[in-house]
Amino acid sequence: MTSEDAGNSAGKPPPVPGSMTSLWERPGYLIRRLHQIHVAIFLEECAAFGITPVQYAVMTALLNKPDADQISIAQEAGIDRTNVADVIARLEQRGLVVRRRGKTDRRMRITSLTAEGDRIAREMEHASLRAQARLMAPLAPEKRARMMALMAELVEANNEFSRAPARAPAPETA
Amino acid sequence: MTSEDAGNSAGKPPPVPGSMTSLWERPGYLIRRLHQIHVAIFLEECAAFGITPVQYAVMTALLNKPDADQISIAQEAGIDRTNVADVIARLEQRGLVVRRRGKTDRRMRITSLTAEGDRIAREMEHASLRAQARLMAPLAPEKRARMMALMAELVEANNEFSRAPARAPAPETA
DNA sequence: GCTATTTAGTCAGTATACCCCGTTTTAATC
DNA sequence: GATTAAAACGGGGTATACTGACTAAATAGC
Repeated sequence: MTSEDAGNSAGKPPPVPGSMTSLWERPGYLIRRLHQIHVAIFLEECAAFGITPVQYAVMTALLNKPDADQISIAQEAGIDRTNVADVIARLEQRGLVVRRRGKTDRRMRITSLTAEGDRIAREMEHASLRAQARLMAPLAPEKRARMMALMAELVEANNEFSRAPARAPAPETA
Repeated sequence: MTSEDAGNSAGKPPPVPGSMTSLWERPGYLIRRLHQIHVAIFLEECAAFGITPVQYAVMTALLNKPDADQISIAQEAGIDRTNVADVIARLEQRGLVVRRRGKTDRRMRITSLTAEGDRIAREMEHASLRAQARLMAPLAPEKRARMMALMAELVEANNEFSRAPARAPAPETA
């Protein structure tokens, strides 16, 4: 790194006095990084299946609620409506789900897992749990619990923002 | 929702016994949702500027470290090196940054904010802070602090995963 | 000085994630 | 029953994020 390249350009004032110039003090930055890290770990643990986190979320949603339309899947998995169509199209291309028109409501595209998709969704559970465990491993157990509680609280409170308002986590009876 | 459309398909076994079928118990899911929510809030608060969170991260990095090459920016902002090139190209197209070849190392693309980019980066600080505040508002102050600490700990510990290992948060001397 | 490796950057390709706008179909209203 | 509103979906467009393969320039080893 030479001085000419690293030199300050055109005498601009120094950064910004005492403000939040460090990205590490911004929650949004930390969340973005956590997301990157989680995706990387998940893809590594689930490399054998070639399934992404979002694809897995959709498949899990279909395990819980078979024969769902795309809007229901979007709500169940917390995914944007347009995005879910893309994800399902890719899953369909791989033969993991099938789509058909709703019989009574022909606007709907009813989606269900194929036998292969069902098998893979169930087999992936261990890998998924490993990924989650690796992600949280650096935290001591009670910190892990606090982190989960804080994230859930924040997601629930801000649920209506973002286009994928994921149905509320079921009235605490589960 | 008629019974024929919502019926279980081909007598598959029920969901999965007692396992982690609820997405709300998966850290990865909560992180993904938090990320969606943060982006939505940020874009709303900063709509007047038409700048995305990542673009703002790059501009902030350039405020802190003018005339940086793309790899340095990527590390500073925690962004992938291929992605940073795209982001900078878009910023350049809007006249907010300029790129030139490094004089001593002609592989480098030295980037710096234009006067306009510098102005916008500084003006956006308030909007950025509002976005961060809104995101964390649902949490009581001490919970907010705990959340930040936990996220920072997790990001730092898992830093080497993901392709954007963001330089360590500076040895606590700042 | 010359090869071997490393480094900075690019390009093509894939996958999320979202927007706006239009089409088809259903439901509501008069 | 015809018009209108609403719902489910599709297409086009943009932005992030990453993989893998590649070029070009700089450095290390000999």
